[in-house]
Amino acid sequence: MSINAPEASGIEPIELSPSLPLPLYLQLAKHLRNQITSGKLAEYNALPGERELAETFGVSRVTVRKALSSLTAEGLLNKRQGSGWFINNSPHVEQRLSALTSFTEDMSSRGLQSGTVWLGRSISHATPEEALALNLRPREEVVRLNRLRLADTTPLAIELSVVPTKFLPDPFAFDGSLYQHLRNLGHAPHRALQRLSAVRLIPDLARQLELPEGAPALYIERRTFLENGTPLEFVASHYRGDAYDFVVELTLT
Amino acid sequence: MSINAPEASGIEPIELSPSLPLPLYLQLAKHLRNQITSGKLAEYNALPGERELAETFGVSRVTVRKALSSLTAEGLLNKRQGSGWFINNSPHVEQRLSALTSFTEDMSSRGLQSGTVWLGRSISHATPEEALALNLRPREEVVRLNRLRLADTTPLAIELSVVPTKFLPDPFAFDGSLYQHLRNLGHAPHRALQRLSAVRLIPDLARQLELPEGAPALYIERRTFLENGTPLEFVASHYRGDAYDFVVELTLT
DNA sequence: CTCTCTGGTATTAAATTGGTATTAAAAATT
DNA sequence: AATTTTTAATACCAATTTAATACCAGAGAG
Repeated sequence: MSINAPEASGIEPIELSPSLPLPLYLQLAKHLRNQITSGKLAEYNALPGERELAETFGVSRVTVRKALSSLTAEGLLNKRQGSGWFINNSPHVEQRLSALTSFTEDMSSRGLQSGTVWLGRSISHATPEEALALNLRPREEVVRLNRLRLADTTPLAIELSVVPTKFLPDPFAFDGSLYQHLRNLGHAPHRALQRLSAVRLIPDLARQLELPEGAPALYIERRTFLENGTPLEFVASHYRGDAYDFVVELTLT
Repeated sequence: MSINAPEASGIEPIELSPSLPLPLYLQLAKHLRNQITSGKLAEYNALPGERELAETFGVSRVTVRKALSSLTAEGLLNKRQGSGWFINNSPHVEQRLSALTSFTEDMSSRGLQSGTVWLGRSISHATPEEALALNLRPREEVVRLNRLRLADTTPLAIELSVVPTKFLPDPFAFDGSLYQHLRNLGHAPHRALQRLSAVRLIPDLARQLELPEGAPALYIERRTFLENGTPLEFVASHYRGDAYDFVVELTLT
């Protein structure tokens, strides 16, 4: 099931004149080339149908096809029978979001030695909150992974990952990167929504992070999804306040 | 209350027209996308069943499924057989990520009244730190804008923006959105790099935010750039930790 | 277990898409 | 002037998309 968009034209009509020295199909090709390369049609990357184009420009379908064919030869367009004409080289700026990386991958990219101390790994039933976040049936089984994260030797974060057992059957079956392990099992993380806020550390966590009670911390909740949109992992992390996170934002052009 | 109980619809019905150039399932997808991203259908909630949706919009179930499938591909929804369709995204995801928005624009898109209390606007020489962040010559002139940000009537953040006078000659020449004003002057912000961390509020800021001393806050440093990469603005903000969630979307490349 | 919710899928018909053959008028070539 | 090529129209063919109906399968309540 493909999604193409026979969107409401968006093509600017002009008057083509048969009396000009330039043949109609070339006049039309020129006009369409302008519209395409100027990016006015970039929104919908599909063109209106040949019949509709013929109508709006007051020429026959063959003329339209000839114009479109010459643009195809230039590499601007491609077509599919039964489907339509599509713009090839949309100068469409790819919207780059932050990359989804695991802690392990993240630290090594910053040249830090990542250390992990296991605080617990177990299988149990999902709490109502987890079931909601992971879209599970009530009391469905999940793996809980509780880890203390180190940068070199400094405690950096406490992380509690929750993954349904249907994606991660055995919490002891891996030792390094959770994401790498999930990828190996055919459940590659594809996208995540992350929510950050600032909190005061409760005594228990403060002790584990070797910080004074009530110290500020970055609280990060993350839901990770498979490519088909199914929730794969729910993570709640407390980072020490002087750790930081980068975010890039871009405007659309 | 069962987690899977479909919420009392809450879907606003519209009339879908087969005569429009856009196929029915895309018309429906568009409408549902609006409802979700505008926050009228909140994160974690279930959608009405496919049959019910088909009924309310007067189309077949297959059409509904096609619309829902395309939204799933966008990452907005996920489903579970025998259970239903669930909403992944929180409403402001779209705002925060795909667009570089100012506080003013951000708040109004969420239906909140954004208030601003001016704490100071002045022209002075850049500090060494600012000169570094903005890539200025030492002692080049900058505008300093210090604002208290309100959501409705609650203090939400303290913001200190620094902009070189070559981009913003007069700190008093605008009153609403700084970004809108800069765009009008031909200096459209195009990209931003943010750094977030958690801090304890110093007494001065705590008082202004009407919070107890030492309360946790999100400290956000932002550098905004023009399209050609020139630094345009440096902002240091303190958001109250209990009132503001930052949402970030991450994807694999 | 059964009954009734939920989503999943196969089959079908109609509409829409591009593809092609035929034809004729106009323009360029000989 | 005769011939060929280019241009442009009409009519019909084939692939695809759209959207409906009918039936299958998992989940949950009793």
